[in-house]
Amino acid sequence: MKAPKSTLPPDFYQRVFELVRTIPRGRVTTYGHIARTLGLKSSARLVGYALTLSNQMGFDVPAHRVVNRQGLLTGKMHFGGPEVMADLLRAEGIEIENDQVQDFKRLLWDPASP
DNA sequence: ACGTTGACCTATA
DNA sequence: GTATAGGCCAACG
Repeated sequence: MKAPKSTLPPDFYQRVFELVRTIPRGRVTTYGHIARTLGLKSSARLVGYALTLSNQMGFDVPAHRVVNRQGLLTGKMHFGGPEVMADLLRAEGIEIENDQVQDFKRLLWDPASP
């Protein structure tokens, strides 16, 4: 059977964009969940890198809805401003305190479990 | 070509 | 519950 376990699919970036776009407004998810959904159980860093490219390229991807496992806005510095990410999340009704999502576990949204 | 960096995660103590 | 260490893979210098 086929199982050429490619380390990284060529459509990996596009895959991440599509999945992030499915995140509902007012909800957040983590890099690990996205990586697992795409099959990259270990390589959540690649997910972050993909989102970085999306921001640099100006893709319409709500990357501000993606945070790390702790619910911390680790990539706030890549949004062109340290307060941009927090402001975007606040605009969606999410409370941010010290670059950290409040009620993170409650707002957490699983891409494979809507 | 080699070494380092990076929007991370899981496991162990 | 927190703290530390290791792994993971791709892109950049």
